[in-house]
Amino acid sequence: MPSAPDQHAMTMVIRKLKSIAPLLDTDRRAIESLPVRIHNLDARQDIVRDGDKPSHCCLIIDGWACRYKLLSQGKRQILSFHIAGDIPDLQSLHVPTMDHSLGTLTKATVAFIPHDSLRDLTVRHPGIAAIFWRDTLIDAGIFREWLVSMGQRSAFEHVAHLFCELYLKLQAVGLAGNYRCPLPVTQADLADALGLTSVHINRVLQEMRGKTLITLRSRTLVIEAWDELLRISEFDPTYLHLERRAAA
Amino acid sequence: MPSAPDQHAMTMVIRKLKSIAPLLDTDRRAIESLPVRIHNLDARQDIVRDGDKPSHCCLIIDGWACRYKLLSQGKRQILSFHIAGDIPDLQSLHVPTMDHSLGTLTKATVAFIPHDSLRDLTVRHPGIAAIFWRDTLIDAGIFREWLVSMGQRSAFEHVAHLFCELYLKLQAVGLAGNYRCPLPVTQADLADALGLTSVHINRVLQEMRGKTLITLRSRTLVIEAWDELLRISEFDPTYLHLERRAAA
DNA sequence: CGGGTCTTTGACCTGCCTCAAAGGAAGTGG
DNA sequence: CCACTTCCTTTGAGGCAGGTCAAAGACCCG
Repeated sequence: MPSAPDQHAMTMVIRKLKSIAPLLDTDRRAIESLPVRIHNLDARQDIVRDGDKPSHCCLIIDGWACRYKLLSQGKRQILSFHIAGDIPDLQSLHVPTMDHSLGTLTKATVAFIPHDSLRDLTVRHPGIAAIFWRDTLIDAGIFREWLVSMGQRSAFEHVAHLFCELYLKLQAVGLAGNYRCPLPVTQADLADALGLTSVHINRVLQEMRGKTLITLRSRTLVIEAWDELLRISEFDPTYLHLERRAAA
Repeated sequence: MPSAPDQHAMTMVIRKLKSIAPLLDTDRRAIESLPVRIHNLDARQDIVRDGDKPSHCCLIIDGWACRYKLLSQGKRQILSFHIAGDIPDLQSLHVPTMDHSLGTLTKATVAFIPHDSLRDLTVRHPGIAAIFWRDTLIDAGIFREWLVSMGQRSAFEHVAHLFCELYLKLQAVGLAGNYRCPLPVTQADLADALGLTSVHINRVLQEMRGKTLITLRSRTLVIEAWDELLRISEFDPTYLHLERRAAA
């Protein structure tokens, strides 16, 4: 097992964990020495499926993934977006049966880490267990905020809110800055995440461009008016529980 | 501090925990000997508010509570319903700042447990830590399912889905059975939970009564056609991750 | 340069919302 | 135990945000 990619693999997860809580050096080293199996995946491939009982967790090293759930008649709800450093199926450690699927949105590099190693890690390093727990709790906080958006915000506000969230999450791990971030997902993906149709997403995006709030071209989002975007969507970053470092 | 009410207080949380995972006797006893401060609250009272940094967790002993978030113009999104045995702000152990509020829906009895005692408990009893973690993960699973309902289900299906969920959760702790359960919330509360208006909730309920699916009178829900309700809402109980015991 | 995917546009439709008011139920004080 | 009050449910009429269906561009990658 080569060590160069592993090193990079672990760089991102360390950054991610540091973005949500202080991390001891001993804990960092323990994480870096986890055994991982690295895979390269195409876009739109499943990683774990609804109903599976996985024996590994999946760490995203590069590319984007999402959790989603399928209903009859081809309806799909995207539940969360995931980027480098995320472990989207960490919950499978304590809830063995998947109640949703996890798949890539873009080409992606992922690392599989055996449950056994992770369990061992959390037993030996209670601090890591606490950070992992905290991560899943923040995850839940993001679901709650998505519920608020779904239930109470207009399509326009909802899109604006999502863009603020994604920008801050990417910024927190060094993947965004200067009001510019990657957004390598289709309008249909956005629609499935927001509970709208791609037609309507398209019209909302045009309206946002018309108001010089954002531009979205070649898989890159540029936020032209951050404060305005915050105001419109009543965005309050508290729920992301990021370590302070980044401006909001 | 009287021990009779404490006993009852702990009965429900033990039942709740047993409904989601096996519980060791030593762990049960450790939980039963937690120090608690018991309060009686009126309906529609806040327990913890958005932005607070609580030093206690709140265990519901009797009555109903909900998590919610307020937006400008009086909009309210209810994020979850909570019943006896639940500890809705368990996450405050690892995420100190509340990113939502917690309040009663009915008159309620609650027990406050100091964070210190709970942290001590989880350190001494890793099994309890694991169950607590699992509980918060199941919570997140419920948020995900609510997202699916919000994004993809019609108002009718959404209401049906919620009723299935509430019935099973109540049944799991012995508060429901025979397709009959308490539902002491107003139509306005339901509306705020489902992202609809109370007017529309009212019309959906009438339609459900018309189809002899349910009756809802004097704060009691009777499910007249369970299988039909499951089918309509594409309800799959997996996401509740209940210990098998109850029929579905 | 060719084929598939993604975005954009138009016309029409509908599920749910808004506003407003009346009817019922349930708790409270006398 | 009644009368009052307050909250909750129900009903009606009209409106709009976002959906549906279908087709035409634009882009991207091999």
